[in-house]
Amino acid sequence: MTLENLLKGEKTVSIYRQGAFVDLCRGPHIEKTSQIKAFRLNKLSGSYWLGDAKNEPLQRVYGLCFSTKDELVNYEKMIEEAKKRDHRLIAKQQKLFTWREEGPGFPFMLPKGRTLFNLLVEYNRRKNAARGYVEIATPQMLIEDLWKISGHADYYRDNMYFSTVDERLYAIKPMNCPGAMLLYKEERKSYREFPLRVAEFGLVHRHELSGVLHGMFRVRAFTQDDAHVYCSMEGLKAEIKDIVDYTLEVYKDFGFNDFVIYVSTRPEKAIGDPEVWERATAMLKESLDEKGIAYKIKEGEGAFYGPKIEFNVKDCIGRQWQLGTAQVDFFLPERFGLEYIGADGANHRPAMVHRAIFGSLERFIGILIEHTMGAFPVWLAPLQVKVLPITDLQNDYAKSLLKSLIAAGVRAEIDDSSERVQKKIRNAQLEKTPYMLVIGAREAEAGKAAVRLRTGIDLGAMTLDEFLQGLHAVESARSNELWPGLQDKGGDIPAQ
RNA sequence: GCCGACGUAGCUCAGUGGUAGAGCAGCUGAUUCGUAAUCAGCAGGUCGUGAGUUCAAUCCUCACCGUCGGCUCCA
Repeated sequence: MTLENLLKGEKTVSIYRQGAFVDLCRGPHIEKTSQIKAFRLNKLSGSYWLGDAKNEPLQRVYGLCFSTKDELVNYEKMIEEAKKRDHRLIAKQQKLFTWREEGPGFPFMLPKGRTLFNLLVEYNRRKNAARGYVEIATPQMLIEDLWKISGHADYYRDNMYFSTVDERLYAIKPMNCPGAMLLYKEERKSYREFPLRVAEFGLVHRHELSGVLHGMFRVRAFTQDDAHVYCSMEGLKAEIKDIVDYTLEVYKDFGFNDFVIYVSTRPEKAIGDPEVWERATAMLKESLDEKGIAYKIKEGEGAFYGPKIEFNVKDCIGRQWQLGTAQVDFFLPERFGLEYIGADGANHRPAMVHRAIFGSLERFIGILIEHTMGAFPVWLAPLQVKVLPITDLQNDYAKSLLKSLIAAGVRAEIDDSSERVQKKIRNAQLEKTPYMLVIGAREAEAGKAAVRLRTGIDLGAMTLDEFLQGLHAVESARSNELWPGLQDKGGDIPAQ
């Protein structure tokens, strides 16, 4: 690659100069290096001439610079803060999930992590049902031909897992849609059934490049809170609006109140008629416009089969995470020959929207961990209560209390080791257990429990009923508070 | 996949060309204690895997696997 063919077809070339340094660059550059008051070289990576792996490798050195030293210090503090929230470390401390060499990129869910996962599914199922969704499940692997029809085998072959059984080639599903298409065709559909909202908690496998794996944020197997919504062209916009409402409602339940929304348009590698793309993209924009929701455009970032709305949230330290998407798809219905009978008695092609709100449940769990620093709100805490007898004279009473808690649907454990309460509290605290029920002779005698919150607040002795009332109140409100009337953001745990 | 670093007990880490150690966790015993670590003892590792160099490799070399930080990618 030479400068000559690099510049082929370019009409304008920009050159920047800093003292003796002259750079051919798209820019912009700062005027003079004296404007930089603080800098740090912080990253090193391999790169390629023009970003193409076929070209010669280069070393790239990254630096940060700021106009004041304070800004640099603040930035570095933020990085430190982010490190303390690393979901991989917190998951290890709280025994949520783990990784093994035997399955690189495949999460192993431990009991507490699976509890959290199940709570998300439970939450989602209830919401789906209330919004008129039905739920299906499609097979984990389907014959390769199906993936040729859907286009996935052409576009993502290198990222798919295959298996040959009985001399037939099967692909492990990287997406749920083709299976869903088959189920749509199971029976003839009528316009009277529309909008048809079909959800699936689909476990998909995608062979991601080894270098991109990163905790729960980038895995090779994950569960989508997927859904396919089928409707008429006329009904499409209403469905998109419904999905937007639904999505934002969910994020608020999890304490994400700051959203950034993007509309991603047609990529270079796409199937279908550009005109259809244009219409679908316009429809997405109109839906957001009509709801008065601000959005930005990501040019060429859509999926190969359709444009999408991407929902990003900001966490409590300002980082942005992409969660859900809503994607219009006119192509799969066509490729699979989906039809419905309209009011006119004729066959029509339905419009379809793919949507996911959490996106990947595994990834969402990772984001939740970093957002809350592992101090989950009561309704999501895999362990809500730790019962702590002070001496083993209280063990029997403490165990009966534990039994009552569990019977009342509370996620509770007991620490009846022969350690001192200080140690038991410390351990429960490090696991960020919302409630510690300290049981001494006084409580056992009075049939009560001394309630300590993980924030260090001691609520004093109360009866089981009083405790359950408070717990259930904050739980059912999906509150960030630990106790009714107490201001507690859940994240302000004293440093260990 | 690419660039770079790393891989020692369940976890966090120390250490050496002559086959390894601590703290925590675990187990046993003692202690029975009031809101962030009680004491003692025991047990625990073919030093990621394979090959090479060497009288001798956990240590040096190479390959592979995995992890971490970036790049690229993320239907």
